[in-house]
Amino acid sequence: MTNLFHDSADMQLIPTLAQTKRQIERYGLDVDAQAVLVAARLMTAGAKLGNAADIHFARFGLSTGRYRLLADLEDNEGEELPSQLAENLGVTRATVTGLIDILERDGLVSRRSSSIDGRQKSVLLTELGAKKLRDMASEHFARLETMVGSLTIEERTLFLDLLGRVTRGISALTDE
Amino acid sequence: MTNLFHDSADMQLIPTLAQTKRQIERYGLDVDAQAVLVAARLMTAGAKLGNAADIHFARFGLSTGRYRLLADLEDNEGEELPSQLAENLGVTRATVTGLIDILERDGLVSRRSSSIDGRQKSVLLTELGAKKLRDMASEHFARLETMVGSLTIEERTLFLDLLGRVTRGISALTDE
DNA sequence: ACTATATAGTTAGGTACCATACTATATCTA
DNA sequence: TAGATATAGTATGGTACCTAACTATATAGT
Repeated sequence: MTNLFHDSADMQLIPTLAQTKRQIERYGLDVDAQAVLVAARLMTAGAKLGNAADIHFARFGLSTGRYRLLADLEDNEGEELPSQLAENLGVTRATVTGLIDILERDGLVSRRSSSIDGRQKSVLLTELGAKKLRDMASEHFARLETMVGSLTIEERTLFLDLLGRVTRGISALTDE
Repeated sequence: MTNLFHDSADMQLIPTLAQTKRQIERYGLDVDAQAVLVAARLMTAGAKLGNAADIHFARFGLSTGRYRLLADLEDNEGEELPSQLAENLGVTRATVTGLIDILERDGLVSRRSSSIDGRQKSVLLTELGAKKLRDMASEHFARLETMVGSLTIEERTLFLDLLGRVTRGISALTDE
């Protein structure tokens, strides 16, 4: 069964403002319901977007993580160390190992041991990998632009500012 | 190893504007780099928030999905059908089954077969489950509010509007 | 009433990512 | 230069969620 609900226009309504207000009032807390909604809906939106992105990238035989790795490689002259990739992508080295395993199996990247430092194994973008990026670029970016199409140029800048500030606040969840 | 990078203030900078511009120019595409950034950073932010939320909920022996299920149950007089829960949470029934399995094992919910429709098995919030929600409410909401604290009241409303519009556009990734 | 179809929930198997722990190599310290 | 420590990459095992297929029950068509 496919979860068609994800694609519906009502997705943004999870959770609802009324629901959030009831929850806050139930315990008599002094909290701004809009603030809670921002947190909750950003979580929902992020999850749904992550999901949709994986469906999108699956068209090209990739996942979100594998695409991002290829793109970062392309942005660094086609060669990087796994540890650099991990830092650039904001994931762990262990995750990068897994991504490379599949990309190498599919012939999109290759590994090469360093002659300078025996611990290092740099990752190279193959011609096939570069071709994959070239072939998908047009459709990929067109879809992203369509997705954000309902925002004006000014609203996009504004959204990035607000998103950045909320993002910096995420540590409030994990602190202490 | 813990991926401390996730907690850093630079998290929002993945990917960078310069990176995105290079990528678009490489293929000579006519796309707004800000639009691409909105998509890419929302994905990053959502993933990181989801991660942080799981760390947050783990303090209380819950995951994000299990908390949302309990909260939805509480908002529906403590009793719901798995299919209703799936719709309310925006996940599949299969996922709900898995969430209930663990919540039932931990004594926070229980299952009860319907006498009206033999296929249905409603889910009930137990007293222990209700207590869990009561006990965590204060800290939970306080953290959420702190997270969004850098946005003014007006900005929160604005952000929700913009986020909602981008969210509705997500189908552009999966269409056709 | 009997067959076909739809629905509720579960099971099975897959992907993505994480944290932890391990191996091999390099570097610092004394 | 020997031993301690740090670093690079990988293996292992776990969570969350998904899709697809399955079982049991209910409903509709003839």
